[in-house]
Amino acid sequence: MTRKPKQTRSQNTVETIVQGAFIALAKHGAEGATTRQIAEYAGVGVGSIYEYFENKEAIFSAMGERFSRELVGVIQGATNNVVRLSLRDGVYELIAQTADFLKKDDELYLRCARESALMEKHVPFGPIYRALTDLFVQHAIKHPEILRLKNLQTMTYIFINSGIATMIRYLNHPNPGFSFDDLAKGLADMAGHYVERELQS
Amino acid sequence: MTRKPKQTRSQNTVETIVQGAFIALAKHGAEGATTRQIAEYAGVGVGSIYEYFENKEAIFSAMGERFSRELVGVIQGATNNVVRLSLRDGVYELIAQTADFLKKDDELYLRCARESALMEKHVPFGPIYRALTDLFVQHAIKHPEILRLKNLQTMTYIFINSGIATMIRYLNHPNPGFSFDDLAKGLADMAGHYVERELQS
DNA sequence: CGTTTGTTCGGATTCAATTCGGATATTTCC
DNA sequence: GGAAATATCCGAATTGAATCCGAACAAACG
Repeated sequence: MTRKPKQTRSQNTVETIVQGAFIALAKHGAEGATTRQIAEYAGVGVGSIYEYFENKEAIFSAMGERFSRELVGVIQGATNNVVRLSLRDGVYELIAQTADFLKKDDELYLRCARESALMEKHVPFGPIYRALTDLFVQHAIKHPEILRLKNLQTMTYIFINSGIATMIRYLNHPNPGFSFDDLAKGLADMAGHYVERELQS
Repeated sequence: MTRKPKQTRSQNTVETIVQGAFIALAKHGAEGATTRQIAEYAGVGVGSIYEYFENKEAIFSAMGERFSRELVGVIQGATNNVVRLSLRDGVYELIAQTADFLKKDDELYLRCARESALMEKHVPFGPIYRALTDLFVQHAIKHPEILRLKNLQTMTYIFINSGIATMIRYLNHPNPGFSFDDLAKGLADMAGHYVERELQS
């Protein structure tokens, strides 16, 4: 049965296990991320894992939650800057910040994102989506003309999902035909142009 | 060791196993798609699977390849129509065709896509991407003004990847806030508006 | 027919996930 | 302090699904 960590010692163990799982996944892919591997990288006995995690899936969920939480932090941290910019420049800035986040810790997160199936399944998208929606609202307050857009919800969904997915895909399999910066500008233009064109009519 | 099927009997078995895997996945999700389940749905002994597939992953790869091959067929089949339409309407048409394809056979493919991210890992995207790029080129020949776009390569990359990723994501986690058709229209508008706005300047 | 080669099968084997029971550390409370 | 209670840690044993294997069955061929 999983117990709630009461002592700081065990709280530390929990974090250690999650970190070990990130490392195992980044280093050896989904196959290498066996419970024994995770335990080894965490410097912990196999059994200890099951003191705090219902099963292996639960570890991946914890990883996904940590990732989501940190990314939300990045988004919120970028808000004050982004809000002042045009939609286009705001999107560009946001992408740049996110790319930095994915590359930190020797690209730990980026490597894990390569196992897209796992991440897709366990990263809670809700909070990220909400943070971006908030950012969008904050931005709209400073740029009220955007509120005239129809299908705001659908288009927000499309922009957010397109942006994240395209970024991850490019970072995993860089296309030699153009740079990451080109991609970021392209995504920014796509959002910017869409809004400009829609507001014309 | 996997053998090459020599007799029609065994060639049939291979197809039967793949079909059984699709059914098992659609009916019981990733957990239910155990080798014994697959064998049962295929009406075949467990051991037979390993005559033709290196391992379970290989079955999923075969499924992904079949899916990819058929989708490429759909795209190529739609080319003559799509090429005559505006970019916006062409994108919409293409997405509609794809949605129909996913829903055929009592939504077999759609259920598989919904049930797990397993497919995503095994579907070879290269051929699909190439087919779509070809379609784009054919379209541009009929609508040469599109060739005035800068960053054509980057934007093609973004459109295709965004479209595929957003569709997959929606199908995996349908968003109750809007319908699939809304999404299709949104994606079509995004491409259409971008091009219109860019060609203005 | 008998031999040879292709095919099918399901019990035996393997290996990773999970459990368990006891060992070790920490806190509580006298 | 120190003994009892509680929390934590561990790794050998268990379990179950994936994979292997060798016997049985079918087709092809002389």
